[in-house]
Amino acid sequence: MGVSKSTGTQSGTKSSTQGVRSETVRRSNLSAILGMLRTAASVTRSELVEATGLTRSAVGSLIGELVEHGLVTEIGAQHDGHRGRPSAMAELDGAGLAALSFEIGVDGVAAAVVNLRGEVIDDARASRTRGPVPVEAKVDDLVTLANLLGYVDGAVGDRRIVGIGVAVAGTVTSDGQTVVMAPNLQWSDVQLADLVSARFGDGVAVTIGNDADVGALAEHRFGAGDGASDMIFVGGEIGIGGGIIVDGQRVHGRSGFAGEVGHMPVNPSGDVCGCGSIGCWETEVGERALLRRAGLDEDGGNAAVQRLLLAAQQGDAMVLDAFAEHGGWMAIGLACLINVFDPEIVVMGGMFNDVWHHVEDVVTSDLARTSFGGRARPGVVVAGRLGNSARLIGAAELAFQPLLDNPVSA
Amino acid sequence: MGVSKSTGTQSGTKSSTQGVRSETVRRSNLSAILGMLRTAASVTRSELVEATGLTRSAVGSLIGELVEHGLVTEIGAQHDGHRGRPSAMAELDGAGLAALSFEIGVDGVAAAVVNLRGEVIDDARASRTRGPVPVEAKVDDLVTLANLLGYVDGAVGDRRIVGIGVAVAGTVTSDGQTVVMAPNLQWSDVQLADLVSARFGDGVAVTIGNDADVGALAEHRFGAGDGASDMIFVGGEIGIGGGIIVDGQRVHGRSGFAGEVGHMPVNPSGDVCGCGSIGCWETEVGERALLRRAGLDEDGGNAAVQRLLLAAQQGDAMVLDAFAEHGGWMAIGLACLINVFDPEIVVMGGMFNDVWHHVEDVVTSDLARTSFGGRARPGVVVAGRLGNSARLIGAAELAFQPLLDNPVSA
DNA sequence: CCCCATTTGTTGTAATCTATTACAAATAAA
DNA sequence: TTTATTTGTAATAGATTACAACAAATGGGG
Repeated sequence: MGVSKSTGTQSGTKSSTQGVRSETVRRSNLSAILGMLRTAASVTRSELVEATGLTRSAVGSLIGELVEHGLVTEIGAQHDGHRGRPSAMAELDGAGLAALSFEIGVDGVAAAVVNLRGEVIDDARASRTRGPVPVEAKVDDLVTLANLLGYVDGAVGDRRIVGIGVAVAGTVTSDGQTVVMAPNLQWSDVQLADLVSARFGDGVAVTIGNDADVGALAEHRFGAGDGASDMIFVGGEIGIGGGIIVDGQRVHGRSGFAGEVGHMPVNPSGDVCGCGSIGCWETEVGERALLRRAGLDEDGGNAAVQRLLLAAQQGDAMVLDAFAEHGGWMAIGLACLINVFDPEIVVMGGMFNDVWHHVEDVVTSDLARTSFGGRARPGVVVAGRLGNSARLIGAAELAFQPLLDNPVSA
Repeated sequence: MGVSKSTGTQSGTKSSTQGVRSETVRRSNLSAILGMLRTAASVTRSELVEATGLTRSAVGSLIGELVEHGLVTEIGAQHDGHRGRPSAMAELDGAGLAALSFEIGVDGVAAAVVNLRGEVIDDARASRTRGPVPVEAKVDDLVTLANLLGYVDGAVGDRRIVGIGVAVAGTVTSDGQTVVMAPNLQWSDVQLADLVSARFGDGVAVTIGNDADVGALAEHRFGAGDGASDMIFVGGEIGIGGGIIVDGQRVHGRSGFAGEVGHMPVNPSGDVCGCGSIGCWETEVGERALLRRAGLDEDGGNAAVQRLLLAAQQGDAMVLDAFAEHGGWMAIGLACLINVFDPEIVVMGGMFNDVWHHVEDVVTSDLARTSFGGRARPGVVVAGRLGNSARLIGAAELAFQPLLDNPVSA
């Protein structure tokens, strides 16, 4: 084949002023292979050779190193009827590893043990009456849940916990250490990573993420977003948040605050929003707006929304009307996002995950009219596949990230 | 120092399934050094060593190769009073190179010869009465302008033309070959790259870009966006377009259509837009809206806008009122973009470049109220620095891109 | 004016990583 | 059973950067 083959395509390296060395090459290739093994159930070596553009020997060496570190196992080849020696299958191992993930919301907290495949091995939830809760109390709750899940000394059962990820309904600095503002919890400038770290020991790294951002991460890697390179996730309950994936990477913004889609101004003659602006999308498509449209108490919370969903399923005309109006406003914000990003897919999570079924028709037909050049063909906006677990799975991904970037660090 | 130093920071390589080889390493490092030399006037070798994290010997070898290919010259060291042997200065050469760039707008066409530093060496413009023009006529205009600039057989004077870039007021596929839709020119699905290529010979690659996208590129690399990693450029005249830079890279979207900020819905009770939707930002902040607010003919074109600017400078109260109202609507769309992206900087180009002076106060004070958490502190939104040349410079960057990614390809 | 510490460029060698080549192993087809 | 094909492995080669030693250039101190 010779050099003329040269793997074509883009360089695979990002333009930057940082130099690259041979260690970087190894790390990058290990990471690429591990990444492929994570999404597919099992991959043959020859598939890896083709996908990476590397040679058989290089792939062999890389897999050997991953096996050595207990991240990958090789299983017998499958004779698939093709000619020639069958290729050995490589599979993600990671049976001895897991991430511990937490979710801090206004209604309570949740915790899960998640494996490298993004599967929830065990989880636990604790509800509290909605409202602001001091940080210390929330962290106490986390510790309680972790104990419930059997977390002892950096491990759960025979799985070593490689890191702790926390999803919070608030803005988080891009270093994943500090909660800058969580309006519904009434937190501001909380060094959450340090507080959690203090309770779980120094051996385990703690990373925080905005709940919509981590939801996006989860749906992108294991859910409805699958292998899309450009994706938008819209989630939330009272407050509406968004997670944006461009070219396979989360968009952070200047300081980690990107994705505040709930505060896109969509209605100049709308209500005053908690943020001080007027007619934010959140005031039109948030939980309170939905309840108001259905003639219920705005503060009814998730329980009221569930009753509404039941009524809709039973064909209650007034409730269906409320959903239709709600869908109209949802479409307006979605048109904005779609026209600006031209995403491959928009995933509706959080409250919208439940509601989607009842608004899909309205939203889709509105978007056909309002998206530029009709780019929002049906199927661009979909409901999330991970439902309530999305945030926990995404938070676990935060914890796994260092391992994924540098699989054989130690 | 030993390995413990290990350059820290991010890997510099993007997560991808593509493998990396030693050629890739060399290319990436050459590209990094060339990139640094492009922005700074001149850089010492020791500065390059520090910035790249590479060793002196590696940097020496890389610069040597760039010098060999005529892209870089080394000039004598500057004794800056520091102790030790003064470091040699490296400077971008590229005296023998240039890009030929074109801009196709509704009002006419423009052409320029641009060097590797993003400096316009020579340019020419041709106006036509506003309106749709067949592609062939526009391409004829381009050839005329190129001749005027002295383009002969892949060169202008003693500069070899490494590529041709074209900015068009329309959506362009992400491969930079086809204009999908240009409403104001009434083009759709035009294989513009091929048409231009046919007139300029096969030796020179032709790349097309959306005018706002290339404007963003130019302001990001050589203008107001400088070294910002997250930037938004808003430009346009009749139609409003946007170019989005995230993490130093243009956001393309699924098929290259991202950045249609002119069609963000901002006013549910607004006018019907040409795109079929209602209350698009464009209907509130486009040229026609401005003229309407000032009580002029909506179709007055750029000439009318210039008269308006003059009247505003002379303190015409009615015109100033019109600008204030216009600024209010500008702020609404900007708040949307800022809340969603949290950019370091927003650059106002095209028509807004001229108008900015008269709306800045209104926009800034509105944004302080409507941007989430007051993140739009003064100075986030600025006027472009490259003015009318931004699109030509950006189009030239499209032409230079292959060279920048792979400096010593041949 | 000379010597020394400091910084930088250069050169030769070592280390790291992937490509190449040759060969063995495993399978289907003839 | 033989042959063609595909895959895995091991040894060697090639490319690139790191490392170490030394030379060159400069300022500071005596």
